[in-house]
Amino acid sequence: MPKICYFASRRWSGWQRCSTDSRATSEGDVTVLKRTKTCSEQQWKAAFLWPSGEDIPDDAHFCEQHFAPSDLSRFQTRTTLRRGTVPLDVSEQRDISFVVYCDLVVEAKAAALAALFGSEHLSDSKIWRKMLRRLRISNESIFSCEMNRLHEETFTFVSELSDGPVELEPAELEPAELQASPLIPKYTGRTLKTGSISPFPSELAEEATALFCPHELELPFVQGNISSAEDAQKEGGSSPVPSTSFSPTTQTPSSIRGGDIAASSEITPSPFKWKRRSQLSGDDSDKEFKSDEGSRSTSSTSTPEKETKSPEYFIVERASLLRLLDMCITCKVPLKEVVFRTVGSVLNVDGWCPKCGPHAWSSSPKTNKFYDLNLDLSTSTFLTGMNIASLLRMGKCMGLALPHRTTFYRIQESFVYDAVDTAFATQQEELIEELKEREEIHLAGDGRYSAPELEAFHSELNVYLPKRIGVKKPHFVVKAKVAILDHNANVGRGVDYMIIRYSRSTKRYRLLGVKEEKTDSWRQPIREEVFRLAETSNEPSKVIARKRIDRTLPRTVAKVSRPSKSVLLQEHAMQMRRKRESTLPVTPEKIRLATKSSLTPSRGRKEVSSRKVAKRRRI
DNA sequence: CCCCAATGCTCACGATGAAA
DNA sequence: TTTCATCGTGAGCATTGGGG
Repeated sequence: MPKICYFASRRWSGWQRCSTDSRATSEGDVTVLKRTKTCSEQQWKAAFLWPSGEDIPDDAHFCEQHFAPSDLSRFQTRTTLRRGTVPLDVSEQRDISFVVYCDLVVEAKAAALAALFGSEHLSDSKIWRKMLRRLRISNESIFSCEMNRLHEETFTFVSELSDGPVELEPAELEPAELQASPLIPKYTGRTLKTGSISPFPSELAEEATALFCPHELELPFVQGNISSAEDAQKEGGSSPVPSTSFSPTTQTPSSIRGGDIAASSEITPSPFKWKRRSQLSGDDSDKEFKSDEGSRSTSSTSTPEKETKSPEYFIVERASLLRLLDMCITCKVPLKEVVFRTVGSVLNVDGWCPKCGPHAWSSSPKTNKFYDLNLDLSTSTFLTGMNIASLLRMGKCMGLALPHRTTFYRIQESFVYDAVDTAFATQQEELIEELKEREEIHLAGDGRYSAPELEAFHSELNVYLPKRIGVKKPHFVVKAKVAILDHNANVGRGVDYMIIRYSRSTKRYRLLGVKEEKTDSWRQPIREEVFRLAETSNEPSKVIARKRIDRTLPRTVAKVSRPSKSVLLQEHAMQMRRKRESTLPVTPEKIRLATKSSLTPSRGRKEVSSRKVAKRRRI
């Protein structure tokens, strides 16, 4: 049973050092770092209302930055989510980060709840009482279970808070909360140590299980990969299969396309198996870097798979390609009636061979009605966090044929999201299994453990989920999952080589370690899964993924009914006509006055005008 | 020839930051 | 506060191609 250290504080730069100093109060198996501020209620509420499989509500307004109430009202009207508007609760163990709100283990939640209950400075908080009440109503079973583990004094305290005199206006509570009967659970806790934080019983902790991710319920059952993964687990025991057991680079979509899925799954029993870099390196981890500065180490970064990997696609100039396609591929006879057609990124050539007859050639084969090129492009852009609009701009600039952006989104929604979900679920299961075997777990429930790894994770999020981009809720979750997959697959990399850097703060030269190159292995199984899903798909992509979303603006935003476009066009035309007439000099008197004013302008007006021009030029 | 699905294309909407 | 540029997304229609 691992010892759990729970970091109950929000962002504070000293927490990393505080893990061992006097700020940490140890109570049995649980170590709690006292919070310094009382502004984490919203995050806690978010973390505990949603971990049990409930979907994130549309009006989610919990955020990292603790927005003011005026901001919250703005968030409630949003239909798309951005970074910071939903809690990405990250629990960390210095080298592991994963989403907590869907996969928090029970013992971790127990520790967090105990820490919450013991927050003395929240006793007078109105919001805290409201939160406790809502938490109790929404998660009665968890609430009662945790209550019974509390010290009697704390038990009474929490009971009064959540049940006692509710100092809330009825308008602040949901109807269900108003109807909830004031229930003070019977104290059945055993004798516990004094103090506000109570350790949870070890016999209960042994039954700790991971909560289900809400998205697992929606996951399509992947027969081939899941079953083969389970078989691999049975055969190999509890030890996870190293990622080197599958060969993502050798199994190309073409091999899957060959139809021998069963055979390919035998070769790669668990395509979603992953392993952190530090564990992959094994005994070689001691050889962190070469002593020669500037000389890049090839032992750690260059792998056999990298050497044998050859590109699958090439960019060919139009004229060079057309010269090749003028003749029949088999008999080398010039074709007749050659027609070149481009469909998105694919070039199709139809013609007539005097010897062979009808001739057809395509630059990309198909996987069950989908062009492989489109599938690969859509998958790769999503898994690398690439902006589709930027890619299309690049294609337009250099004349590169690319599929329409709608095609990108449709393929991503139809197949890539499901593949990412599967890979994410597999990785989370392995992570939790690994956590259970550890002696000590450090949890930072709301992602406030200010470790360098967390900063790295936020950096990953910025790649896959820029704050400027707003996406719908399910898309937000999938993008975050990609960031987590990437982070977990690359965290714990060793130092490849050292470079010399000058520090302005210390005014000294120092050595700076450059980490090993990031691995791409986690993307390949997802890519293969996309092709597999496309091959087994029987429904049109629109039916699979597209969900009708109510686009009517809420009354809080649009307080008037929407006029027709023709009405707005009439108003616009009338407004323009009025503007034109007002600026038109119609009488000679007006022309004379205008000429006079232009000849003798006031000094002030001239200066203002020139300043404006100068400002525009500067910009 | 008809049907179905993928794809292309257009329009519209929601949302943001930055600038006016 | 409004406007503009930009991005992501949804819906609808037209086109194209394959299969029955």
